Amino acid sequence: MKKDNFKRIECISCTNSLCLIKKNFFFDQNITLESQKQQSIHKKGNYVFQAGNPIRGLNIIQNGVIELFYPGMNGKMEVVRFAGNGHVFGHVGLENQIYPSNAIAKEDTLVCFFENNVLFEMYQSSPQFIFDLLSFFSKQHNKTVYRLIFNAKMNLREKVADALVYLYKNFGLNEMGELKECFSRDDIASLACTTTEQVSRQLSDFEKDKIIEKHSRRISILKPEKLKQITENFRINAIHF
Amino acid sequence: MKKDNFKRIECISCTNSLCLIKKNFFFDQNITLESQKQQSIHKKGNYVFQAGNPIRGLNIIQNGVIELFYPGMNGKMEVVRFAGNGHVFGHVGLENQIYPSNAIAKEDTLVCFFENNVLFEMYQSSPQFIFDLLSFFSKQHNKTVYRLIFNAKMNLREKVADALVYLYKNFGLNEMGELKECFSRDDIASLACTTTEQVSRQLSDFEKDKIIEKHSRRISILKPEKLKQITENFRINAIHF
DNA sequence: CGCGTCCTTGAACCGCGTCAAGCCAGGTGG
DNA sequence: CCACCTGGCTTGACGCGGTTCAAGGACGCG
Repeated sequence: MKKDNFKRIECISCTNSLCLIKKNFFFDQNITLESQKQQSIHKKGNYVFQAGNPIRGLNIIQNGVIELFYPGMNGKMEVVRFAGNGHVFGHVGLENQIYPSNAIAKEDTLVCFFENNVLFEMYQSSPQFIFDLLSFFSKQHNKTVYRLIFNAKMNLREKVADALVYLYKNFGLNEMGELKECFSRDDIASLACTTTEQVSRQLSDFEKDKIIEKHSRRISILKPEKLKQITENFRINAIHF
Repeated sequence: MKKDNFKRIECISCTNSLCLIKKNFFFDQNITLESQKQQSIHKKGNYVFQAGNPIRGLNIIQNGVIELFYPGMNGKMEVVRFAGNGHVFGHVGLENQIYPSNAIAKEDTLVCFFENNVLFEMYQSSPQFIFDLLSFFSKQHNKTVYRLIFNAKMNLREKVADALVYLYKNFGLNEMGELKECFSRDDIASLACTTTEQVSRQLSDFEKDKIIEKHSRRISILKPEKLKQITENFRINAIHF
């Protein structure tokens, strides 16, 4: 929960295209709302919130990566999803509910936050905003369901390919054509519902097939279309993802 | 899509406690809304809608069981969930979207239906209604995620036990202490992400352990607490379900 | 340079999916 | 009323894929 000094980013000058707040509220006319927005840096490895605590409000990622995972048994983590720029997280309803998952920063992440009482006013003033939230969560739902259902039916090669496509599609590549370095083999294993060892093996296979290249822990995606092709059977009827 | 003759049930005389419509709208003052409600019987085995078609509106089950499943490859069905009395289904957002899943009646089922344009008016007149929808879908989301994540980590015994608990909790037992007959071994297999054969084997095991009893295709749950105990490790941190 | 963390590779075991065959119950028709 | 038939359920045997265990390697950091 450590917070750092940082330069506050006002919504009006934020370039985040996915943000539902930015989309629904005009901040040049809305100084009050800006003043009610909380913003903080969550350092890599720190919790933003933990499962079981009451929901305080709505988080939006200004910049960074948040891992959402369900507390499993024997200390093992179960990644539900990774959230990137503009993504909403940590808000699942309006009753007095508690967080179903943990949220942890995978890298230093700037998070905007609105408390429940502020949110309530926002709902009143913009029904479209609620619609968008509803829509966001239902899409998220479908994505998660697809991922997990497919995982249950895919073999190792397909699962790992799928996890790589997920990371590549949602978080892109850096200027070297590599996945974000914050994703470890363990993260991929968790996404693919398998073990670190298998991921490691499969990545070596993919490297032999010239589909990817490994530079220590970083992974270059050489042929993204090949990866997609591997999981193609599972996408024929898949509408989302 | 066959429809039968049946006795229409007005909301005002409906005893369905879970229904979000009933909860948010007072039908004694709202004859218009009642007249805009469509109602139809969907015979066992018929589709209510199919994945890929545009979403026409919101369905609510008055009485019966609907299976929601995602179209998998090679004709295999992947059950997402079963929906029972008062449950909402078939509405995932407000943009022009298409159904992500198929919906099929597991038994003769009475379904209420509101078209999109009617819904829009309902949203306007009752923000609480949207809140409830949002809340419903986010709970559904959490349930599904838990089920699928746990499935990925559970062994056969645990998975089948979990599926039985799911059916028992959501649809109860008849006067003989049996699960609803409309659920086949295949359904259980699908819920548990395994095969019919394995389900069959495991049910025999449970019968040896006096946890259940099989009467041809019907299943008596003798010791529900034992079933829960089997999956206990996975519930320690599980908030929902 | 040494330590810790993450990654890699190999080998052995075993749980589960698959295939094949038989069973049982309910429905149909002679 | 019995014989047959069909679809769902059951059981056994087998083999593969993936998890697990163990050991060694690479990289980064103090």
